Amino acid sequence: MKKKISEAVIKRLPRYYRCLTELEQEGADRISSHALSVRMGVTASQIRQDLNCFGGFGQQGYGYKVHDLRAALRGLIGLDRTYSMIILGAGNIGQALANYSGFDKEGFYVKAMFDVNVSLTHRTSRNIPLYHIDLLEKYLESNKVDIAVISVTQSEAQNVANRLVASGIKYIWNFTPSELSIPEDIIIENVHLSDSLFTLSYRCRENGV
Amino acid sequence: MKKKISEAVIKRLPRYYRCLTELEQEGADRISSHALSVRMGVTASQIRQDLNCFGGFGQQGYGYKVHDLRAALRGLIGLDRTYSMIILGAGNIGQALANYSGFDKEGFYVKAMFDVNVSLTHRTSRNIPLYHIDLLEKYLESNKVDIAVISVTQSEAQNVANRLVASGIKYIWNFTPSELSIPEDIIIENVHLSDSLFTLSYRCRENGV
DNA sequence: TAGATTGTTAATCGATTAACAATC
DNA sequence: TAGATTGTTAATCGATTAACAATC
Repeated sequence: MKKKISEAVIKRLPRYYRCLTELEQEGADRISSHALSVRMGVTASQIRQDLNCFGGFGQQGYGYKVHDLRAALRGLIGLDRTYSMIILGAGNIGQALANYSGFDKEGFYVKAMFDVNVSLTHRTSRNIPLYHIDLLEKYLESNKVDIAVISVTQSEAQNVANRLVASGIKYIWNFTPSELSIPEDIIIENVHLSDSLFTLSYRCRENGV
Repeated sequence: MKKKISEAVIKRLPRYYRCLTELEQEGADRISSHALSVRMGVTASQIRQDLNCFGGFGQQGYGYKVHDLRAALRGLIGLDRTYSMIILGAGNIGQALANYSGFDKEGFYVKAMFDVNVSLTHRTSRNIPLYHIDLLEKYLESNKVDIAVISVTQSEAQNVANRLVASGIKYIWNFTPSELSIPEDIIIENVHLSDSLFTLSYRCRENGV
């Protein structure tokens, strides 16, 4: 009976993974929690606590094997498989995400895009088909989709979310400013860009700039 | 001598602001911390604690005036003025941010974009000029820029950041996966999209999907 | 073996929640 | 006035940090 992993720890895992990837590229064989803590600007204690939520990946007196720890993190984060995604809304953000090749490398594949306006087709590069949003339910009947990305306009967002949930989508990556209401068992990850930008303006005001 | 506002509180301000904006649009005059807590899924205690970091905006026995509280939050977040921004890197994300009109509405204006490849010009809509990145320093000499957005490729990111800092930029919105090293007095806000996506894959694995 | 570093328990710190007197 | 709800202090909870025995 393992205890629940806190949200704070989960949010840090990708960063550890990122750092370990860099270290491996640099050819490092081993790293101690202390050395990692200096590099990342966190405490060694926290790193050891975090990792030990999932198991003892290190060796006393030696530290952590970079390759092995990275591989373990990869598994923990769920990157040892592929994911199929669809993008709802082929506007600025939707197009940018579709054209970005970085997610492919980690196994996240954009299989299709949907929009109310299909005449945008010529902009969809990388052979990702763009369908009219009316075809969404039909598409989901015959295609397994792990993650749905919502990048429609704010006013359409809740409606699109409802349709996705009704069709059985369990994981949503939301780029609209809306606070979407969804059932408890659906996992949603919000990217509220304006919230992020506003923390910068807060700092400007704070510093009297 | 006011005590320091915690990071957690600051991160919640934009969300309060968003909610109050909705309430005002719905024509609400007043709201109690309890009603707001139900709507936002947080505790009334937390809302009152958070707001009271900045002042007593409510009235006992009555609650908060929606319009006044929203206006106060607007000021606190620093939205009662405008900001000039430049975007470094006219790739997918850079273009999407430049074309997105939502930030304008809150007073964040994209004044220029820079890239190593200027032949992308035809895609810059909304009359935002695209300059070669070699012209960055010259541009900054004669134009006041509040916030610089970094959306170049990962390998260029640190170099671009160094140049921005050298030219006096104090506020950076970073969209690259890099952990940029910058001086202490520079404020950086990171949007690590892959970290966000990875929390979804973590949940998939956790739930055995 | 001696030195280093983990895994883990205990101590500290900070953030959230509860409670309630003040007051509209 | 009575009821409602704030502002604020106190209590609780959880997360971070420190410490150290275990052990490579």
